[in-house]
This record gives sequence, C-alpha cells and structure tokens, in this order.
Amino acid sequence: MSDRYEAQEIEARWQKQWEVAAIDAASDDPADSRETYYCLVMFPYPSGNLHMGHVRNYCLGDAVARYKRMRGFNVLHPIGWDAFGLPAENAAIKHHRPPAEWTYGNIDQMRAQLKRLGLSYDWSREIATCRPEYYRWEQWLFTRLMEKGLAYQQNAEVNWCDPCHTVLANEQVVDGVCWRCDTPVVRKNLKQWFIRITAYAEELLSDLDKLTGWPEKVVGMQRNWIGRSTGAEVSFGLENSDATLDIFTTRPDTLMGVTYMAVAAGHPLAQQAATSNPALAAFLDECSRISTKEADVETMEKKGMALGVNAIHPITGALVPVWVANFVLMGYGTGAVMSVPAHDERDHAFAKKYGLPIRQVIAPHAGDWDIDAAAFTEVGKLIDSGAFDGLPSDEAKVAITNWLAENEKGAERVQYRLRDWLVSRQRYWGAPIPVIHCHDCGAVAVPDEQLPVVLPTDLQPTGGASPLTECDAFRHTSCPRCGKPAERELDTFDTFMESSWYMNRYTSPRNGEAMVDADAMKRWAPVDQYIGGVEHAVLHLLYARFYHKLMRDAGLFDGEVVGSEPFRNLLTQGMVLKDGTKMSKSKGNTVDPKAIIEEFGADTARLFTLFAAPPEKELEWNDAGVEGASRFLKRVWRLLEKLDAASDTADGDVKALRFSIHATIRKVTHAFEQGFAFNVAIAALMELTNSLHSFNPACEAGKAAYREGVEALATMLAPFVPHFACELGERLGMAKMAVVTDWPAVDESALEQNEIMLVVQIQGKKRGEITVPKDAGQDVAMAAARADAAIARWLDGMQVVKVILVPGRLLNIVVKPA
RNA sequence: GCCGGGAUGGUGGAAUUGGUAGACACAAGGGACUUAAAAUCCCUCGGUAGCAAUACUGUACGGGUUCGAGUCCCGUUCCCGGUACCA
Repeated sequence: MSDRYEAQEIEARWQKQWEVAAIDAASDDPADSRETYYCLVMFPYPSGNLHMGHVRNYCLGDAVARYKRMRGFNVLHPIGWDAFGLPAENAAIKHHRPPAEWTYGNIDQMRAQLKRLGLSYDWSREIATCRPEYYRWEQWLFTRLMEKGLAYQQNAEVNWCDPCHTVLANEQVVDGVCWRCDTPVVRKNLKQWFIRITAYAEELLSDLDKLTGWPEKVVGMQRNWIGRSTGAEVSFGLENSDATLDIFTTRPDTLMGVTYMAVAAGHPLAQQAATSNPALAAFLDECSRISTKEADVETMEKKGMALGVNAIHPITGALVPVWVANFVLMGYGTGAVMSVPAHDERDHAFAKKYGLPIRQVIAPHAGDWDIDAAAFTEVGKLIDSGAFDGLPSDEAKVAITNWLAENEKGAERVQYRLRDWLVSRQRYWGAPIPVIHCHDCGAVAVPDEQLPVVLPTDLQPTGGASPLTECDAFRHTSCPRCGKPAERELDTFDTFMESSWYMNRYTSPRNGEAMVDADAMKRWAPVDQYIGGVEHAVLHLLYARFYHKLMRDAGLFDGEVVGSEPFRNLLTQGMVLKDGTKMSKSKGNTVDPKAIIEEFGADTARLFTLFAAPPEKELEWNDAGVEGASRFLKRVWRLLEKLDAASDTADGDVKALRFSIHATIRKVTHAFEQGFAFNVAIAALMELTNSLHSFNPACEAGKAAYREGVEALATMLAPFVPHFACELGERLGMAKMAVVTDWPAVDESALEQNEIMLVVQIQGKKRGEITVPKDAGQDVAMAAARADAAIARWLDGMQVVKVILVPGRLLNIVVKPA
C-alpha cells in the first residue's frame, strides 16, 4: 500500500468494491423497513461525451443520494438515456451509420464515463427511451388519450423549422427561433397531432401552489406560461351581416368606451375584406411577413388599416369601424380585440396616430385626468356609461358581463395563454405515433395487442423527408377496425414525450405488464429531490407535470397516495462557465471532464464542482481552483501521518478540538438538510482539516480526539469524494466503508462551554471581547467589560444609558457623556 | 413594458436570517527548508493614517427604522434571467 495519495489506483479499486457490495441498489423488498428516498437527476441525451454541465448535475445528485443512504434511507438513484432525437439522425447522415448504432455506441461511451466518476446509480434500472419496451407504454397511453378525446388531430398553423425539417411546439420556439438549431421558424398550415394540455390548464396552475419545494422563479415562469386571465367574451354584431365579431377582454368595465375594433391580419374578416381591396391585401401581406421576422418585433411600429367594415356595439348599437392592426395576434384569444383608447396605452397610441376618437368612460376615484394626453389604465368610477354610471370598475365588470349574458351578447370567460401541445414530428428517430389511417375508418388507434409499433432501426436518413415515408414494410398495414389495407401514421412523437414520464418508469423499469407498477409508485413516487438545469423550467417540467396527471387519470397509480405532482423538491443548478461565458464548442472554451479526471482523479473533479459555487449559481471554471481542490485532498491525506506518531510535546487543546469536530458535523449536516449549500459544507470540512493539522496529539485523550476528528472527516467527505473517503477510512481502520458508515451524530456535550466569548460594543461599535461564564447575566458581563482596559477607556467619563446582552453573542453598551 | 433574482476584497464566495463583515478557497507578495527546483510549512493580504497598539472608513447609490443594518423599509442606478404588444 503506497503512502502517497494515488487517485487513479484508489478510484478503480473502490469502484470495484462498491459494485461487489451492491450498495447502490434501491431495494423493492417489502420487508425493507427503511424510509425511501427518491433522488433524481435529469437524464442525459447520449451525445457521446459527458460535459461539465452533466458532471455538475450528477455530482450534486450523488452527494444527496449518498448522504441519504448514510442517513439510513432506502435510496432510489437511477440513470438512463433520453435517446431519441435529431442529433442521431444528423450523425447518421454524416457517417452513414444507422441512428440506432450511433446512439447505442454513445450510450456505452457515456456509461463508462459516468462510472468513472464513481456515481452511485442503481445501474440495474438503467433505461433508454429508444427501446420499444420503453416507448410502447407511451404509445399505449396515447391511445388512451385518443379514447378520451385528449389526443386529437387538427389542421393548424404551426411552427415549422426548415433545417430540422419538422414542426415545433410553442414551447420549443424561443424568441422566434428553433430551440435546437436557432433558425427562425416559419408558419405553415399542416395537419398535426395535439394533446389537450389546455384541459389541464387549471390544475397545472393551481397545483403550482403545492410546489413549495420548487424555486419560486420556476413556479413563476410556469404561471406566466399558463397565463390565466379572467374577463368576458363579447359578441359584436357586424353591419349588413349576420356574422358576429367575437372578442375577449379583461376590462368589460370599459366596454362603453369602445371607439373601434382591431383584428389580426390572419382574421377571416380581414382576409375577406382584402379580396376586394389591393392596398389592404398588400398590408396584410406585410404583416404576415413581419411576424416571422422576430428581430423586427421590438422596434415594430404599430400600424393598421381600416377594413371598411363596421361593427355594432352590443349595448349602444353604435357603429364602430373595424381595423386590422399588426399588434393583434391571431394566436391569442379570438384574434380580435375591442379598442378603448381612453383606457389602454396601446389603443391610445393607435387612436392618436390614425385620428380615431377617444372616449373616456372611467374616471379616477380622485383627481383629474387629461385623457387626450395619456390613457387612464387604472380602475376607477364609470362615467358617460349610461345605466352603469357611477359604478366602481370591479362592480361594473360584473354588471356589464351580466347584462351581456342576459342579452346573449357575451359571457364571463377565462382565457389561457397556454396552447395545446403539438406532439407530432416529421422525423425518423422517434417513437412512432400509434395510429393507422384507414380510408373508411379514419385515424384509428393501434390496439393494445399490436403495441408496440416498433420503429424500423435499419433505415438511413438522408436529410430530407423521414425515411419512414419510403419504408413500405412499415407504411403499409391493415386497418385494425375493418381489416382493409391502410397506412401507418409516419410522424413520430416529440422527444419531450419520453422525458415526461421517465421519472415514474424508474420505479418499475422492467415492468412488461404496465406503464408503471402501482405499488412501486406508492413506494417511490413522487421524486423527493429532482436536480437539473433551469433551462427546462417550462418545457420539460411543465410536460412532466402534465404527464403525471395524465397517468394518474389513466388509473396507473393512486393519486391520493402518490400525489398529483411528480417532483416534490426541485434544485435548478447554474451553468458551468469558462471565461465568463457558457462553455461551447463553437467558442472553443470547453473543459473536457475526461482530461480533468485523468490528471487529478474523479474525486478532485467532484470536489471542485461542488466547492467552487453554490449549486444554483453559475460556476466559473478555474484551473487553479481545481489544483486547490486536489491540494486539499492531499492535505487531508497527510493527517494520517500524525495518527500514531509519538509526540514528546504537550498535548493540544482537546476540548477545543472536540468542539471544532462537532461544530463541523452540525454545520455539514445542516447544509444537507437545508438547501444543499455544499460549498459551505466543504469549507467547514477544510476548517476542520486545518484544526486537525494544527492539533498536536500527545496523550491518550488527545490521540482519541484526533482520531475521532479524522474519522468524522472521512465520513463526512464520503458524499463528495467517495473513493478518497473509503480509502482514508480503511487506512484509519474504520469498521465499515466510509460510504456505508452511519452519518456522524453531534455530541452536544462537546459543544457545551463553561466560558464563552462575548463581543463588546459601545454604541453598536465593536470595542473588544470578554470571556465570561456561559450563563453570565448582564451584571457579570458588565463587570467583565469594565475590567477590560481596552473597553473601560470607552466607558470613562460616560454614563451607561442602556445595556443589551445577546446571550452567547454580544454585549452592547449605550452611553452618553456623564 | 411586466415578473423574478442580484450588486460584499484582485477573484470565486461566507456571514446560524437584525448581533464580531470578508469564513473557506484562488490569485498576489514576503519568509523557511533545498546546491537548485518542485512539494510542503509559516506570515501578510478591503481602504486611509501610523513603527505600533490603535483610530477612522467600508457590503452599488441616497434616505429611514433600530442600542445595533450586508440583512428590514422607501427611493435611485446598473447587471442577469424569464416573458406576453396577451386584449
């Protein structure tokens, strides 16, 4: 056994031992009485190479999982592969290898990299979403949703990404460009599959209140995304027509102030008017072009044009002109709005620009308002509103909405920003949508006994249309209902479908009977701690919450027991930066985890990523910092030298050392229980190391305390640097491997002090320190303060006005000249 | 625009939630050991004044509350995320 710290050798040895001892497996044994804990990290896309963001994510998760095991929990800590997706197809085109081969090869590589890091996963539960045993259940659920009308096919204007050759969900369009390839999306009208997430909008919104273990920021982002607003739907008549112009407003109290209407360029009314008006047609064309150019939106001027059509006010019967305006969006509400320039800033600006009338119908509760200068957008009191005059806004909203309802010209209405989830993709490397199109029966769900619809894995993508479109063996089938020749659906699922339920599948990953096992769900779900990047705050986390509810409603588990939310606590980790910016290949500022592990070992890499920043903040990569982490481990290692060394010098302060040991245990434990401030926990362990280094064990009590300290240190290091901790523990002669040793308990008696230090302040300024008996009262403390020369001089010639004693902390003396 | 979150030494970051500001580390400087280097160990390290003990000052800026404010309140500036021209 070498006396030097040889990371590579040590890490290989302990990884083998852990595997043999099977310490990372989650137990499904009903006789296991341990409390369960489910710690989950976001599974990776198998790109082939682990990057620092993964390393950070998985080191955080591993620290939590290992700590919980040491605390006696039966821990589920699984990993797998989000294995469908576009990069596999692109690689296939480039290297002329089938996507499956590329994907499975990458998985093997990345699995080896994860294992090299010493992460404590239950590898027996590993899943890959591209395997039919996995995606068949997603297909199964989809057919259930079709039965319930929650999955449907519809022609819709959708976001199309040319390079990706597919449609995108609204959530996948970020700032007008594709979330994956950054190219602007185009609007296209296509027949697509949707899942009715809007049917769950209310529950998705209200359940956000249950997520007390989530960062408020993420909850807020989801709340905004769902975008609930309450108001009224109002039906305006149209002059010389039986048709109506329906709008949604959150301010029905301002209805009497409507002076014109505005519709989106895509609104049927505008389209129709344009057929006989070339200038208008040109304007609509301009609007449709602008809307695709996202960069222009910010600077976009508010423009409009009259349609030459009049709407009829539902209450007054007055005629108001209908305009088309470039700021009205076809995709929200009804694509038309009522315009009240007096009480809406945008309408005000528009009215000023085009000389439209401004009619004030709300007055401030107090004071005057120059309605010509600016819109009054607050609530107030109704004026010039006929029967509604004098009502305050909130009452007027109800009164006007009721009037509309009674006269069948409107109703109260709740509007969401959330749109249904577009789940079909015109891609090859994805889960086939389990539908057969029959000439006579239409779109028919594939029956359970024919599931899974297996994706042929031997096709070669070319970059154009999906190769499935040319695969006759896949394409041609018979209708499950009438038996006549029929065609399979050739689109595949959005890959967010797979990642939306994997957390539940891990509870029974090999289950061939059902999507999940209800008992396993009861045992493990929901996830106690989920850890991953904040970039998934809306996309993945919203879909996963939705899916969990769908699974509950499909009767797959008991919602009363498991709950309606999949993740109890969420930790969103910050990005890993280099030179102040995100690491990326194109910037050439990446740091390869492999290189760090080869040079310093996995433990150093783990330690640095946990120590350099608090988990939720960005982590600036710093090579010197990595060396510092490595230096710390060597410094701990050298503590072994003093273990049995005979010393002829005097013993150190045993009591002070034991105080330091147990204060550290308390601090580190607290870090694990409260918010995972591992950077602070590790700093505390460094302090303990410094204390141990400056301690000189001579007598029996001193040696015992020293050993106690080093053992506690080895134990507490185990969640962070498990190989190192095990090796250290073994050399200390500890009974069990450090990673399975019980977490150390605080010895309260070691923290008791007979004498304590008090900071003494005069007028709130620190002037000295005194040592007093631990339960010293104000009089004793004052006497000690007066006895201290440095403090006494501040009291000289002064009259004590007030004394504040904070027990165990400080003594503040307020004085004034005598 | 709106909604979040921030601003603490040369740097990353601490501060038991109102009680010693700068823990721990990185960088820098000085010293010891060494033929030399590496490694290791010791010291200094917010600013100003001083040989020093020490004093004053200091947590983006301006006010306030309090015996006491990095922490609470009001206002301002800047930075970072998110987003919806959302009717």
